Amino acid sequence: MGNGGMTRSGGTARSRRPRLDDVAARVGLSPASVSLVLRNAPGPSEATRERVFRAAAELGYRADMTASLLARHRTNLLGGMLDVRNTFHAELVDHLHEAADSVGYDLVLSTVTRTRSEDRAVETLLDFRCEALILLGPEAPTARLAALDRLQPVVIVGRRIPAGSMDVVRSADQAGVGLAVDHLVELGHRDIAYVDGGKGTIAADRRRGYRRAMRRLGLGDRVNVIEGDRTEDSGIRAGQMLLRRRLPTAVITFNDRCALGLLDVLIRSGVHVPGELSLVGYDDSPSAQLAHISLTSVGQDALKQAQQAVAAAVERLDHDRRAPREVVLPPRLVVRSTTGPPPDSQDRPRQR
Amino acid sequence: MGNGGMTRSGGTARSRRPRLDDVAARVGLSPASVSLVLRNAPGPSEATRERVFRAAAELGYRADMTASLLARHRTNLLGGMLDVRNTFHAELVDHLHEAADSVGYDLVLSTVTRTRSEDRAVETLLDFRCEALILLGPEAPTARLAALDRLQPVVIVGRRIPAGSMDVVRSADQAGVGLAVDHLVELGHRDIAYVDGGKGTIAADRRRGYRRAMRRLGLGDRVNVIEGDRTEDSGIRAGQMLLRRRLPTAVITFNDRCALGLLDVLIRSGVHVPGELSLVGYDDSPSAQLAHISLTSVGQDALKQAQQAVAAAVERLDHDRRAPREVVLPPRLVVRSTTGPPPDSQDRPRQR
DNA sequence: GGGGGTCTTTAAAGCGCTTTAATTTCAGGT
DNA sequence: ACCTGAAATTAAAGCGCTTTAAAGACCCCC
Repeated sequence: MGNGGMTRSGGTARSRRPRLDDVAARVGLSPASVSLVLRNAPGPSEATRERVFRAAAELGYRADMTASLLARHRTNLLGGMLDVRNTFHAELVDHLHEAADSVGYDLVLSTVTRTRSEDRAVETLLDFRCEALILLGPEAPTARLAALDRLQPVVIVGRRIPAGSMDVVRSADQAGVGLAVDHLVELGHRDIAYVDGGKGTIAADRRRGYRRAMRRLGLGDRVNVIEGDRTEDSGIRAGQMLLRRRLPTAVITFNDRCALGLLDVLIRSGVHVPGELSLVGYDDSPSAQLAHISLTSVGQDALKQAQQAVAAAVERLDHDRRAPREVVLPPRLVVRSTTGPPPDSQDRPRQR
Repeated sequence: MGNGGMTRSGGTARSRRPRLDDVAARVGLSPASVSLVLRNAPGPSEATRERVFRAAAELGYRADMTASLLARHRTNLLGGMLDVRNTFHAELVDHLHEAADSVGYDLVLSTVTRTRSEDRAVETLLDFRCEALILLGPEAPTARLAALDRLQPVVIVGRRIPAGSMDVVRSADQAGVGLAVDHLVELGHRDIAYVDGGKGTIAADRRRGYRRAMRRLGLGDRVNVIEGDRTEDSGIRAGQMLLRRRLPTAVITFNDRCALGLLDVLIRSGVHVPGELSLVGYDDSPSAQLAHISLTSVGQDALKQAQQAVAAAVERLDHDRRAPREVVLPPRLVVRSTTGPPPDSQDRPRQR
């Protein structure tokens, strides 16, 4: 403890980081051998391995990654672009790390923020010589993404991309909203509104899912899309609007955040959920799962998405797959306490 | 567009990444000159600069960061450790990027997750040869952090660290809760409970802030600390508990998440806020700011914390500062709609 | 027309590691 | 003893960039 002795001018004396040579010198071997041992490459004898590992541990040696990366042809690095404020991305990242780990890749992260564009985030990843990029919900135009894919493998997560131009992993959003509609109709609802998620591919998909499902179930004339975006505020606005006019018996929202905003308005106005109105969110986010909120929601399987994304990248890198592939995962409806039969009214289920 | 011509066995032909030499060859200069130009180093003439920049742009050249980092002594890289699921960290990261940018540093991120320990996250950062580490809310024991600091400058953000062992940027949590208590007492409350945040330095600070403020205001005998943690669930549990027993006139919670859980329980139980009970959160998170929630909360200035953290790192790296420094930022109380005078009762303010 | 200066440009030596071909070592067979 | 081949080790050539000392170009002036 403490830094005994003299310190050089400026800055506390920090011990020079040990290098490969230092380890080699300590065990009396060549740097080459040490390198082989530390990377578990075949060659060195068991006895040698032992000695090297001990010496490395004693010195606290860690390979200088920049040097390794430079010397190695491969970097074994995957680059992940995300929005650090998106909770679903957070979940994905968690699983991405695991998935990458398990196939011997490292994952380096780069986030989009208010002031940091997707381009900038991607540049950073390229700078680190990532071998493949996993982009979570990118908003760049397809052409731009395609151009990037020409440089190196790109996996798009969570967003639909026009047919076969690159690897995509996403959940079937359209079908997901369909599940929600089905569920509500089964409960007897007919007057089902949808709070929209604004522009964007994902929002478009979910909106279409709602419209199609309604039509499929013969409720085409009841379609009711309420303007909104991806925030709680839009749920709040939608709620206030609905209260001013006339409540439907059920509402599906673009995502959980929106649903939570809406739910808040309803509860404060004394509307009983699900007694007077049923509500379905989308994302099955942690807040939806809270015991007291217990929001019925459509869940995307973050774990599987992450695994598939990493698998896609690895296939391109290590298994010569060339044809782009789209993985569409089935969403699942998680029924909790915000959905139930509609209140008695002319909207009760018709006897068939 | 499209990849005309033959492709090599396995994998679409991707053009080799251009190197410094390629740019040099194109302009008929030495790699050395090109390097100087691209880094805005003094030397090359204006005419040369122009030519080099054009050539580089035409080739789409980007320096290979691993090679640069290796060759350069400095990396100009700051490492940031965060928890990608923490929304406050997200905010900080946003500002950290900006702050780092403005002083010519890059920021590389490494996150803690369920399965990825702090140690692992830090290792990644060290691997990239970050010159200084900015750790957001680390939970490692002080000794470990100190050991790390001996290797290279470490800035701790948001957590108190025993006197003068390394750089710390945090907000005055104790004072922050004090502000909340003051505010409530000024409104006339005397029966003020506090929902705790569990173990951890931050939680301890806030708890102590509550206790001290209560004592300072002569309310030592009213101190009421309710067990809890940092989640919405703990707020929910606290709420249910309070409802079963007896409501205080005001509650302060460890953080906004906890407050939100509590608020939800109250509203559902028909308790009017702030009519029957005032509520103060901590963090001034985006959800607290939602129009409809409008939670009174104690805010930490993410921007300033980020700026100070980067400044601290840069001072150590570039300005030879050696003495560790603690920056304690004053929190501010943001009064919104969840606080008001207490309901009429024996708890109304005493006339002094 | 040669001596000094100022600008520009470049050769060459790394940065710390990986990798491959070549060398050394050693056991076993004759 | 000598040869052979397998196993273990190492020398040396990079990876793509930075950096510094030294060379080259150029101008001005006596």
